Amino acid sequence: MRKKKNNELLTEVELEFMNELWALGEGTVRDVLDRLPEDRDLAYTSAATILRILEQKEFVTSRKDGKSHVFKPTLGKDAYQTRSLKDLSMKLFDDAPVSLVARLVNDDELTDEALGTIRALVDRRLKNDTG
Amino acid sequence: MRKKKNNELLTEVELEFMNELWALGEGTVRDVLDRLPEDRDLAYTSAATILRILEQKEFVTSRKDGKSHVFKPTLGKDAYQTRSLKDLSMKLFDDAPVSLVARLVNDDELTDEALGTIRALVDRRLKNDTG
DNA sequence: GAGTAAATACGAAGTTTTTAGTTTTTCAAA
DNA sequence: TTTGAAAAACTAAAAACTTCGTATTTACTC
Repeated sequence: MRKKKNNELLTEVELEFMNELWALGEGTVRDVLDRLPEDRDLAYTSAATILRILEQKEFVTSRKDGKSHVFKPTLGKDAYQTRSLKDLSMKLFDDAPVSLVARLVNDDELTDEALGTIRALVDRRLKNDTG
Repeated sequence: MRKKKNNELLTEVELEFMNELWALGEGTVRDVLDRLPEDRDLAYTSAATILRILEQKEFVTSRKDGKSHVFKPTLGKDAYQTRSLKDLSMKLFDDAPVSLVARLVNDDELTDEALGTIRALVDRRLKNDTG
């Protein structure tokens, strides 16, 4: 074995599925499949495979419910968001989250309203820490 | 052909190499290889292959200099950072960059100093827009 | 020009990811 | 109790990624 691979992060398709499970709370293969866009033609068996892999990677657990399995995330979306941001920050922003935000704030497409919201978030957090 | 694949984003190893090229400005296979960590055992030919792929994907161009090729990014690191954030925001934050920042700001590991820096950035940008 | 050391081009092997077909199991209805 | 439909389990193959070996080319030296 060459190196232990990165099982902390989701692949593209895995993330696609987790997003549906996070929205659903929990669901069967069919439930997830039904939520995918119309033009996303994926065989039932493919969806089942992806959920099985997610279970192997321990991103979901499953329980038997009648005929089918019900899959449920073991990790909250917020926790995974934090994990992803940490990873991106490390790999592309020299491990400095601030420069990540800086890049975002400099993005021309960001509206003033969005900027205002961000400032409010920061202010609230700063107040809570010092007050 | 099943689907057009994503050539906008770098794979893990590709990003590893681009980071070195961004730091160097430009460089040969050997230059990049020399910058990788001690414990990163990679054959010269592997490095050459990765740079060749990066050239195919048009993330770098190369020019001949004496015996060797010198590779140079065609895309700035800042531009790629923006692109990555857009992608992450879309896939994991319901296309709402604000919620990405919110997640970051809520991260306990972020220092007050970092938060202050972020607020300053936002303020500056807001001032420039309205004034 | 021949020798040679370094670099490149090409491509193939090994893995992981993505997709889906086939077989088996399950459960309920006839 | 048999049967039929849906799901699960198993299997596998195509695509993408990572890695590197072999053969060739290049530029320099004698």
